[in-house]
Amino acid sequence: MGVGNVPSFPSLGVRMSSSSAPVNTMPEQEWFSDAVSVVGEVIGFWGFKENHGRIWAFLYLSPAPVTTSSIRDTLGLSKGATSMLLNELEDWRVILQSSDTIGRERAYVANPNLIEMIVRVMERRESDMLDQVVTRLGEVQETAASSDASHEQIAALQNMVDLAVMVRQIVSIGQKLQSRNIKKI
Amino acid sequence: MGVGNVPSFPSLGVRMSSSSAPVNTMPEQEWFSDAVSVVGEVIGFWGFKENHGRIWAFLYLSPAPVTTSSIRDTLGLSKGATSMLLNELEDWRVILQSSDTIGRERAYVANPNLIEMIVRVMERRESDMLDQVVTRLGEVQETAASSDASHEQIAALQNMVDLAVMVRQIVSIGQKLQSRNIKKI
DNA sequence: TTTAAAGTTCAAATTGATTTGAACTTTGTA
DNA sequence: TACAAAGTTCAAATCAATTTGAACTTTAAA
Repeated sequence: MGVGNVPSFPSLGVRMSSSSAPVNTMPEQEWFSDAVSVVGEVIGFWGFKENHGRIWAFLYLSPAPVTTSSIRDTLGLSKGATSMLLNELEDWRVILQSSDTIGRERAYVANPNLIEMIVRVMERRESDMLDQVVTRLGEVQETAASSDASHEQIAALQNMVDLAVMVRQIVSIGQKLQSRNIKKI
Repeated sequence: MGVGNVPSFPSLGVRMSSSSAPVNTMPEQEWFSDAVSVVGEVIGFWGFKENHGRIWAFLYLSPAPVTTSSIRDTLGLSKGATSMLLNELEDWRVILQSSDTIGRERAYVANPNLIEMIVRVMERRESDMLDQVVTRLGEVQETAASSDASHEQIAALQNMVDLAVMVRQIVSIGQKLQSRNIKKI
């Protein structure tokens, strides 16, 4: 555990209240805890898990790679949750494994390229779903055409399909812009 | 209830399985039920309630205004849920009250302008949240600056703020495009 | 190899979001 | 006004998403 070459931060497992904390013991760094919370909330709002956001923020604000156990302890997560959350984030390339693992324990860093990261995650998250919608609504439209559906209803179905196609295109425009190299925010 | 001047569809309260339904009683119209399900799923995926999507799809595919009780019966919702869901949708202007209410019962239609609708909902849903993020992370950054935070950490916080600002701008570009008049899909 | 710490898995528990329904308020008609 | 049907509210119930933790597998150092 305390192999100690990795920075250690106060535990954020229990969200600090803004109320009277002991003035001098483990003071400051509340900014850190706050940043982690804020990012967690936004990310949660955006349809990911709050803990995805908390882990990413923790890593993004950390000056050096952070070990799995440090993440677990700092954010107050269980072994199982930590394992799953880290794998998901890595799979999306939102975080990366650092080459300097200690012993057999892994260490992670945040993907520093925010935009690339967001574009890729969007692309992956939405594309499958939108493809599915297009396919399924297409099928529905066919059935409707050979049923008692009115002209207007067929057209309404077509509009839905068009909309899904359009949204998918918008998402993949992000993808294309990314693949050339629009730099930095 | 059955004031009957409003179209009636088979109940979608229980999702039809694709299995052997009686071949001739209340056949067809499965396309209708399917479309409602598909839209419900996407909308749910996008952070709204599945029933928001189901109601919208039902209205969008209906040839005439639909009464509250018809929505309730067709989609198998309770009185309370129907009231809340309809108010939310109307508040977002995703659906509109039809002028031809029957007695004191309301009737609704789907907002036919899909793009305008989506842009506005996005704008409303994201803007408050992004403003909040910008404000709160801004405060965090100040605290951090007067604490032991490193140069890099302050910069990382700045990047997060910049990102939120950028996303907000993207959302409001949609808004601006909308306010001129880009037509139809 | 062995071994022990790290990582994974998944059924059960927890936590969070949505829906229900009964009691309430509002509204249009008589 | 009085009434009845429509609409609202919200605590409790239900349903869904997430997390836990114990049993398991993998891994690398000895």
